[in-house]
Amino acid sequence: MSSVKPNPLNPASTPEKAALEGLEQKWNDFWNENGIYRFDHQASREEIYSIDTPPPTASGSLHVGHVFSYTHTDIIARHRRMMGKKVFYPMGWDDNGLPTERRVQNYYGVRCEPTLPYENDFTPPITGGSNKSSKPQDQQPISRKNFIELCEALTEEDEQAFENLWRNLGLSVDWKESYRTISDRAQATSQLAFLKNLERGEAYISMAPTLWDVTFRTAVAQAELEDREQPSAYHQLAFYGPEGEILIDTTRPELLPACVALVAHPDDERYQKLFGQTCKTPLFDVEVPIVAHPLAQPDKGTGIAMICTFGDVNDVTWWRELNLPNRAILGFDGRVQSTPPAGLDNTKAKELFAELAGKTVFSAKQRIVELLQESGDLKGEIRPITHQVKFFEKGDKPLEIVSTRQWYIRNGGRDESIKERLLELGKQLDFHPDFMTVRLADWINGLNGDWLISRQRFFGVPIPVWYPINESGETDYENPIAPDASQLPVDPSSDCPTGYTEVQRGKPGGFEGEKDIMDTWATSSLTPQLAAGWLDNPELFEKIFPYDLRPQGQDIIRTWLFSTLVRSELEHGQLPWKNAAISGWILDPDRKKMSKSKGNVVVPDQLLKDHGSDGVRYWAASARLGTDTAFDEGQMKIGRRLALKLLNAGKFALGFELPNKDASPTNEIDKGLLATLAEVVEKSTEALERYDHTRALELTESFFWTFTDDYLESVKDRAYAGDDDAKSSAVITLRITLATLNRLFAPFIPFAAEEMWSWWQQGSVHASSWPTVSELGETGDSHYLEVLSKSLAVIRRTKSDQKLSMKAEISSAKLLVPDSDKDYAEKLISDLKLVGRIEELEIAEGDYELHSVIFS
RNA sequence: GGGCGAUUGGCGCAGCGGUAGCGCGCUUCCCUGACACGGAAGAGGUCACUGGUUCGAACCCAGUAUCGCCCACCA
Repeated sequence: MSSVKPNPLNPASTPEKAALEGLEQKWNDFWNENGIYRFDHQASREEIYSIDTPPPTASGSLHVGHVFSYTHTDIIARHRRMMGKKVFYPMGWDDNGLPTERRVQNYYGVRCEPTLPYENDFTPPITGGSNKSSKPQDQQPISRKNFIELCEALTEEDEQAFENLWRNLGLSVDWKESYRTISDRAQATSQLAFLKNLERGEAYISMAPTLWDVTFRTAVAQAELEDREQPSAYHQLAFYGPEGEILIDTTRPELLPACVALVAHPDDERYQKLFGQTCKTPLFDVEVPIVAHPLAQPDKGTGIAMICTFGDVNDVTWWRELNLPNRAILGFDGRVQSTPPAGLDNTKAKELFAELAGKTVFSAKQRIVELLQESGDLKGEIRPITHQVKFFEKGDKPLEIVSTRQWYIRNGGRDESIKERLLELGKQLDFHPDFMTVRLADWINGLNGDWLISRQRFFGVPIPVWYPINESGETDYENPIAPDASQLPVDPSSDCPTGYTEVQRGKPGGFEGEKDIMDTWATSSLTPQLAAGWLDNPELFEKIFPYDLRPQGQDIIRTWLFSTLVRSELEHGQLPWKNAAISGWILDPDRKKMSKSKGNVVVPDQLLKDHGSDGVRYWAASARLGTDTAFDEGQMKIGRRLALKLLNAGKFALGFELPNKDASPTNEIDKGLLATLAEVVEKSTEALERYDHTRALELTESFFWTFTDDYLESVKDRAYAGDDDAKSSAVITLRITLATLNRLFAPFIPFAAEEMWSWWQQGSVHASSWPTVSELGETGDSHYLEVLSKSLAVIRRTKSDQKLSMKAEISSAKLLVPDSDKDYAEKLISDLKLVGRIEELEIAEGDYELHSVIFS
């Protein structure tokens, strides 16, 4: 549909009664049937405005926060479209990864057991299980393939529900441009990007201590961590050095067998003599060095700490920088391993270790405390404390650190030149609001390692490599076998590398398939590439990329925004977008952030029903980008009222016949109104262009209320009873104003706007052109409107004070106005008399007041 | 410990150097020919605090407090 300008001369057909009910369904159908939001693939690069829409996690339900932020984006999309841009506004679904797995486990009462064979026609034990975590023992183990099939089925169902909600909200998304992060195409895209990283040396495999979630049994990345307050306790242990006991405080006595050294600050006078010496650990009698490192804090505990492999990230740093041995004791299940690590050589140590083997961290701690008490090496009382402990954001047990082989992508965490480049790109990106830019810079500056992308999970994009196995049966992880791009997507656990046959899997001289999948961010960091066809539509990609806009939440700057930036820089050497619009939080009425974990989430379907989509959109639209906003149904009611008021004002304004077809605004008030409107058009256009949608709405709205309260009232009598010239000027002005307001409101309340448009215009308001100052024609002096408003206010106050109806007749009165407004008032006198129902009106100088009033 | 943001009438917010604004709520009035899911009028604020800059500060600067978020620390 081409862009059309409204014609104020069109005949209007207004309904008996304006109503908001049913508009969502009616206009959604219309938009859908007429492809109003279809992206024009013939568009040239210059014409396109492109949006890298956030793909919602398709597991569970959308909440009001989604409605909030997606509305902000939609307002911009609608405005740009009306500005004549061909808007590329896709929708994606992030449906791979842990949230989906967990939802499937609970929903169907199953869990993935990769060793099991595939079952045809599998029926899950339950359907529609609760969202509360079910226990593993209540879950039926099923094959990986069956599990993935359930993941796919459920996400498809969820996505349909989401799409319905989005349509209902009035998002002007082109649904033909949607993508799923688990689709074959997305997998192939993700794998290709990975292989290119691998080729260029940006992806690498490495054996290293890794933060590990024992529940999910997977490694997790720095970006997925969060701190939680946990109860813990200091235990004071005695080590035995050359000059007697050395006391250390630890919260993790169970890691004593993993102790590899004691450490103190190099400047700490208390321990100077000990540096370079050794001491023996309690119970296990293992000899460990006493070393110095600046990371040790003299004021923590006794100032000297035990280094274990690995109790926390400091241990990892010490272990790496001081070249200490690895004496790791925890397995992937978070339990103490069955065999003691190298270094626990003496018989006593081995016996003790055997007692701990197989225990969880919790019970190992209990046992070792008992043993320490018995031996007298536990000094003083155990002192309970609470402290912050690192958790996987989706996990519920503290993270452990275990040594594993993982895949990484370089992200500047260990590479200054990449870091500098990313910081530079971050500066070039226009953030809205701009202070958000520091969050990205802080995150980049705080990186302490590369991006760990491998996950030991099931529902996700497989890492597309195999490893050769040599003749003696050893796997060569350093020289992975990559598939050809044409083979993608591949699943190395079932597909076979070129040049090998399936029987060679796991055999000497054969190959082994990588079992890990990629982190969900490794795929969603490619949304610009996914949506615009980097893989299979280079012509389109060339036109879309880099995008105009990335809208997103502030909480995922460190993940989604950053990782997209990394992939774009590595692959294309440039920013993936020009602008980033960052939405704030929704706070509940107690000013707490709304989130699923807090259980204070409001489900949007009911809100849309109660307040109408326009009402809910209005609430969202009145919040600025980047600002936390209280959840406020009152605002939604106001939005609904505004939408209805617009319809009624339209119905009224369109109800007047236009006497002369070639009429133009001649009356001073009419021309003054258009002058004010011109200012509104100019300022709100400018506001929308700099992503300040609240300002645009505010300007339009306040003009609209003046328009209805003062202008419409004043014009009534002229339009009803005036002569043809007066009437023509009034009616044509009404129509010009209405056509402009109709479009100014369209991005905010698209349903009411479309409804009103349909009464007198062709096509869709959302495909019409954004109003301009020039189309308003000759305008006058806006001050007339101000004088009119002020004069009406004092006339109304006089009647209100007398507790009279506004219809009350006044036989004579004197209107006092300041000298500067006197000439204006003189010219408005006949209108003031009509609206105020005043027979004799005299203008005199003074502060605004109605004087010498004689009621009829 | 570092950083970012917020602090304006009962509530939600705007204003960011020149006489305190909007909406909700509240009070009073009006069933006026678009709208009673309406309209009119009114009451209500020493703009968190303390200094400073300026002829002049809600607005600029410095500091303090409270709240929120991010990061660091987690022996």
